[in-house]
Amino acid sequence: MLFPFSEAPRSAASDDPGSSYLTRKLDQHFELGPREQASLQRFLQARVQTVDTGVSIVEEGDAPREIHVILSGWACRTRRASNGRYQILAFHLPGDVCDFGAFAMRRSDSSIVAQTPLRVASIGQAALRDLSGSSPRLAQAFWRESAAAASVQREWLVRICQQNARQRVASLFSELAARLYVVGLADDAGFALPLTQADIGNACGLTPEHTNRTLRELRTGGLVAFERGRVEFLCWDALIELAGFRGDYLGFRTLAAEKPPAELDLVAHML
Amino acid sequence: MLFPFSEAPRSAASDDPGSSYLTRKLDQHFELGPREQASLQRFLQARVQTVDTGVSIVEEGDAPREIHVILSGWACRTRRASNGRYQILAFHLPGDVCDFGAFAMRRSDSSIVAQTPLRVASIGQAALRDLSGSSPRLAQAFWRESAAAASVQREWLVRICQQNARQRVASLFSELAARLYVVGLADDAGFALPLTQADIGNACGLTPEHTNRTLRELRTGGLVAFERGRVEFLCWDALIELAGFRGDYLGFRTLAAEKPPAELDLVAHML
DNA sequence: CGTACTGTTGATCAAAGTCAATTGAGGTGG
DNA sequence: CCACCTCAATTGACTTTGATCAACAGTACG
Repeated sequence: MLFPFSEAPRSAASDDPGSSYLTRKLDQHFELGPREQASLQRFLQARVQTVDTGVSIVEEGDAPREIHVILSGWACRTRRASNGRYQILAFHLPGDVCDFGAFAMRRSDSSIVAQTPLRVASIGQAALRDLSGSSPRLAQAFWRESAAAASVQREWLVRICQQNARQRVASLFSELAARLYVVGLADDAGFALPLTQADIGNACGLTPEHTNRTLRELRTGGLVAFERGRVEFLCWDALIELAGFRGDYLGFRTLAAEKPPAELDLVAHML
Repeated sequence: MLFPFSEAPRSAASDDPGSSYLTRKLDQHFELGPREQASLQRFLQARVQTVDTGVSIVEEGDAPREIHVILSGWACRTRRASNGRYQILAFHLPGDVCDFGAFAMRRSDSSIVAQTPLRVASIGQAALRDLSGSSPRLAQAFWRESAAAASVQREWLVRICQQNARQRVASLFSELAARLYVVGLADDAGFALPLTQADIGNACGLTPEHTNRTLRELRTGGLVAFERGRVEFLCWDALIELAGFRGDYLGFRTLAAEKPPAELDLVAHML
């Protein structure tokens, strides 16, 4: 079956060794049975590799050979612009499925570069076909991830076209917080952000210098602090107020839930 | 079969009454046999509707009910930003498949609004499943369209982050020219562009006033003229030079062809 | 004919970019 | 352990692009 999307109740998060981040995200939407969990395990563990910081797992222009799931670490998607500079197009966080539709294109339109030491699972075309054949649920889940990523991509355009520097950084931080929160890598205090100020600026369409000043404004303004590779929330309410952040475009269930779980303090503010 | 992508030789363009634009695009990549052509016909003709200018075929926040193929006319995808303004995220041209992955999401993250009188084919979830079941080739083709749209979406970000006003407009015009050219709606002289200056500006992250001045610069500079709803190329070479335009991100075969057909003068310059 | 867009122009302003230096922190080799 | 190197962060001075504000003109249409 190809297009059988429907809702399913939410299961408690499991903690599989190799795919816990992904499982946590998928639990947002899909009750994965033990067979599917095992199936997912198997497919992810088949081809796991470690990648050093700065190394590409996909190179712009290459023919797509496989898709990837980030098991741990950060990666970012970049494209070389006509002026020779690189543009950061997206961040791929633990649990993210990168490039689900890659096999549909002759060539990759962008690179994926490890931003930290990375553990990635690679899934070839044949394996992906097997996976979707053996578990339509997983295919659905992957597809949903892909659709959510497209929605995030669009939000990045809105961010750059409609917001000023402070708002851009604030909304990027909010987005990352929400996405990391879902996989347990952010809490109400903050999260680790393995990027330079220049990277943050690039993703927001700002120069490094201006990013620096913007970050200072946010810090002295008592909103967020980015220091030593960590984002610390100083006043979450003020942050999402400035960012105009609503998490709905991320497609998470909890962010649009009827009855948000009590412990999700951070998330509750995103509604 | 879900993921069986492969290359196929190119067929001559056919001129089916209802789906000629789409067929023309798909011919870029897939040799569609008569059975598939007929199948496509059938699915597209099942639910065709006419939509007036300004009317939405998809509303942000709605649950996705169907995906759409633009049979004729222009539409644009918009999202409401936190500041209350609308942002144009994409243009949907004749032959475009809108929102292939829509069923994967609970809610639409953006609206699709008719920019001209529109003829659209609607395909529900069940019909889409049938279509992909009866013709994997068509599913592949739709998927490729979807992946190409994602690539275009990324290019819009690069455009805004890396280019100045003149370059943005120039590269948008180049992109639209290439996409319209493939479906026969642009030639070496120009193409119809049913947008206001404000729309063009919005898509490029510019104010209407500045867009006006930018268009004048492009016109007096002898690059392109946008007048009375038409874009006229004054100097194509200078235009794509300024835009830094390379059509490869569009994923068209002819734009990356080894031996570009002789008659594709305009396209040849895009390499 | 008004009414309402759309396009056009001018004057002014501010946000962000650019250029140039300096500081700081982490890592390496002597 | 320290000198040294490199890269990231920081700060300042200055410039520029594009936004903003304010009219006004052309055009379309009921």
